[in-house]
Amino acid sequence: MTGNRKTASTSVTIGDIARVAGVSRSTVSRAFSRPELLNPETVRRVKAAADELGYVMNHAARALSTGRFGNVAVVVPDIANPFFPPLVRRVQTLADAAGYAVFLGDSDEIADREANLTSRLSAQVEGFVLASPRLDEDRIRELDASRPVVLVNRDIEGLARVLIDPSGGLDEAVAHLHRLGHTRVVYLSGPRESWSDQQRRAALARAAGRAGLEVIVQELGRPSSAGGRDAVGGILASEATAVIAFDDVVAQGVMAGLALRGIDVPRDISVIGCDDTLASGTHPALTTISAASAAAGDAAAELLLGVLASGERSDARVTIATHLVVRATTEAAHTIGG
Amino acid sequence: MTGNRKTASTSVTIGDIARVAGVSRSTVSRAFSRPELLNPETVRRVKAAADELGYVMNHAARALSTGRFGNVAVVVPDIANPFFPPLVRRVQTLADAAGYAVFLGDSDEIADREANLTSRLSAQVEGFVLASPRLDEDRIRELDASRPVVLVNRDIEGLARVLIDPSGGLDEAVAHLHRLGHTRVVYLSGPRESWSDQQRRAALARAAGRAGLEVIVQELGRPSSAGGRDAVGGILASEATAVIAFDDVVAQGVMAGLALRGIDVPRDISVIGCDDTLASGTHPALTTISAASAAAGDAAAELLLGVLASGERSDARVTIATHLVVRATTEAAHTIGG
DNA sequence: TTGAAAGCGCTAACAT
DNA sequence: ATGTTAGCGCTTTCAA
Repeated sequence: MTGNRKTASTSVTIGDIARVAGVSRSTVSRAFSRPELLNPETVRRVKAAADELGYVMNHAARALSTGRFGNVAVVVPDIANPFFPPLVRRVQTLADAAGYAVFLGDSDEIADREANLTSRLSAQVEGFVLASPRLDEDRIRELDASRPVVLVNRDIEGLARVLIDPSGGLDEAVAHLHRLGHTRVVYLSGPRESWSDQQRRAALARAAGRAGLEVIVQELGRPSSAGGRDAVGGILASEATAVIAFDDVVAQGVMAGLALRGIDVPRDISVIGCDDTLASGTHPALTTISAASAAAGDAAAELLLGVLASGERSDARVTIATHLVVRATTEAAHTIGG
Repeated sequence: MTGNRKTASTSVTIGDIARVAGVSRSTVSRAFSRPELLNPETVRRVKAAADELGYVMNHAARALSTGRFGNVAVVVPDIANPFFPPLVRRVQTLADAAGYAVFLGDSDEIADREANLTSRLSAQVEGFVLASPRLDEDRIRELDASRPVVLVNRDIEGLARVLIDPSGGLDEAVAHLHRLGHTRVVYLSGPRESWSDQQRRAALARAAGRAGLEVIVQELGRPSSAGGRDAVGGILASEATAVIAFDDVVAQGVMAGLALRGIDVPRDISVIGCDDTLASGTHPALTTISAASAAAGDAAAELLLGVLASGERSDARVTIATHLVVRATTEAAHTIGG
């Protein structure tokens, strides 16, 4: 025999419906995809036959024929990082409403895994949302050449992207620390490849420069609570009185590490996080920089769905502002010698 | 013209490779799917040509021909609920390693959305992981009849499922509270449709009965921090001295609400969460019942991939034990009249 | 070990 | 408004 002998056990095809409804297969096809071209009565008869037989579309066949899949993919470096779930959720919700199913890819922060995922997925999706991609620019452009991609927190000229701009929040954070009397702050960086980290680092340097605050950058690599905890030694050694962490998870780790050594926050040291993912659930409640990952998800989904609906590529650059959310971890005043 | 005029701009097909490698299309196909049938040298030449051209498989075409898609789906009630990301992550990782891409569905806790997702997805996946499904048993069985389903935290006879058994942790929690002198505890329930909630409720009732502890159940609906916060009034009215929350998120909300009213945890009241998703990042560090959602993800993925690999359905019932993780929120002793 | 040919279920140009 | 026909990219029998 040839081809596929036994697909899903007893799958009902367009041909079966055609037979039952007494029309051609094209007519059945049209009854589903372009019913306005058909006699309403014919459509009715076809749909009735379909229901009776329990017909379900074979998407693979349709995709093969049209080149369209009705799927999009969202890939993230780490779905367990609390920044991403709200984003993924909005993308999934909006995509679903527009009739798309969504693939999830988790690159585990590694660029090559991301490359594998995207190339594997590109064969069955209409487009991509790449959140904080670790891929190099060339590979991203290459991908975008075959399928529209929308970037989140990565700024590549000519591609659609939604960017969370940390400068607003960081300006406020620096002003806040300055007002409190701090003169030296350590920044616990995120992954080198992370656009977000580069932005935060640069924005912090600018703001600190203006305010006359000294910034010591401490490299951390993959952001994690454990990483934050282990960074405490270095922080203490620097004699800084405040720390700004790459994200809330790291900040939480720092606070845990500080607590382990009996160091009080905010009396002895101030801590500021980023992303506002841990809300007020830390001890003490964490001062942080908002990030609105859900808003980023909305924007990304709208961008992608817009491109898919219109067929026209976009190089929109939507930016999302941030601000400082002051909570308990920066309460105490640090006056010089205080 | 007929059929598809312009698929992905310049997609490389088997035919292109065949031309370059100077073999037939069947040979190219075999080089990928059954290389052991071919002369190793031929395989090498074909793969070289494929690499050179930048070939990527058209999964839709393969699926159409074989009836297999190479995709699985994981559907959750709320990806933003911290219980699920670690689970999803493990499923994604193991599925990827086995050559499957994964669809993510988020039902937003509503059964009909879940039904839509699963039926939409069943046309392009090999199988499902349904985490804490809100669907009724009939619809789940129906789905399982067409594609293998692995359930997480839902116990349906005859289906493959992985269950987190709360009784170990709850027994310990009750013993712990009893030892501390508590006599009345409120349980803040989760969604009614939730198997986990039913289990927790029942296990708690059993344990409390044995220990002579009074349990007051307070309905909460969708678990959220805000819900926990708003439940504080009722908790206080009940005059209970301890609360066990459906999950850590709710527990965190309770603590926030308590703090707002100036009520000290654990001096005035003890709080215990479930799932250990917030680690020690709360204030004070939350006593909780472990849940190991990552382990559940591993088990679910292994079950599903096993079924897909062997072609044999499974009705395995894997259970994951829990235990109490004591932290600061239950430190103080409540002796009668104390 | 390899090639030829048919067909998976669907869509779309073309004809009517 | 509907039927005819070819073909999307792949796998698989069958023949060599």
